[in-house]
Amino acid sequence: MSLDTAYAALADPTRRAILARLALGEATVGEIAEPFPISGPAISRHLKVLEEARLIARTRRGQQFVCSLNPQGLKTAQEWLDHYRAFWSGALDRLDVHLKKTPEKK
Amino acid sequence: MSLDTAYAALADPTRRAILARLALGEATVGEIAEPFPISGPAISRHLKVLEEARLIARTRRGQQFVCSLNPQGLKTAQEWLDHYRAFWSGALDRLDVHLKKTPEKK
DNA sequence: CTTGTATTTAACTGATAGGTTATTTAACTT
DNA sequence: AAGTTAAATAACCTATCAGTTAAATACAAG
Repeated sequence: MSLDTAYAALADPTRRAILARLALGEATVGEIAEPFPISGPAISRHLKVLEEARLIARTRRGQQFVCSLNPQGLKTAQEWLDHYRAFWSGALDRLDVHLKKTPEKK
Repeated sequence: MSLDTAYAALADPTRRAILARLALGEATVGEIAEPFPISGPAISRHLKVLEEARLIARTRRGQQFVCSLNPQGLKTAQEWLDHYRAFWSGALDRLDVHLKKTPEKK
């Protein structure tokens, strides 16, 4: 559940798309795989990466596996960035003020 | 400034440590490199990764390069996760309620 | 203009990531 | 029990990553 694995997991667009799908509700591996042009095993490994990062959870339901978002990992990932939120939001505000103060030079 | 590069940049602990250092204020490449047990070129490439992810900015000052946090990339990285904040904070609340409702079975 | 210093770039190396196809596992169906 | 289906695992390939040392660049100072 380290930040390393969480951010590494988020770095891949396929995995972010999977998370976006799961935000709409849980889904089986097959349902998740359907829209992607890559092989089943590739999806399966993406899911494993997401699971190890604690971003999703997988449970067996009969023959299929059902995946759902795991709030835990998402929270962990965001908290590190949150630590800097004050800094950068403040910095953007200051930048904004500065830009409004500074007359445009055409 | 893609999310891919931003999260990939955040996935490395050395780079997160560099960001933490820069949150305290701008610093030269030499100052940033000092606490790390790795070579100068290795630091230089980490800085390049952070710069390409728009997480920091580098400007030359005489012979040295001064680095500072770039709020832009940090904001971009957090906004994607923010999109899910409602979901996962809600889910954690529900989990919390559930755990409080459910009597412990010893 | 030579020397020193800060930093980047180049070239190389071993490890990891993301993809493939082939095989295995486990549950359902008949 | 035999066959089908859902998904995981194995083995393999290529590209990218994080590190190294050596060389190049660019400014500063004698």
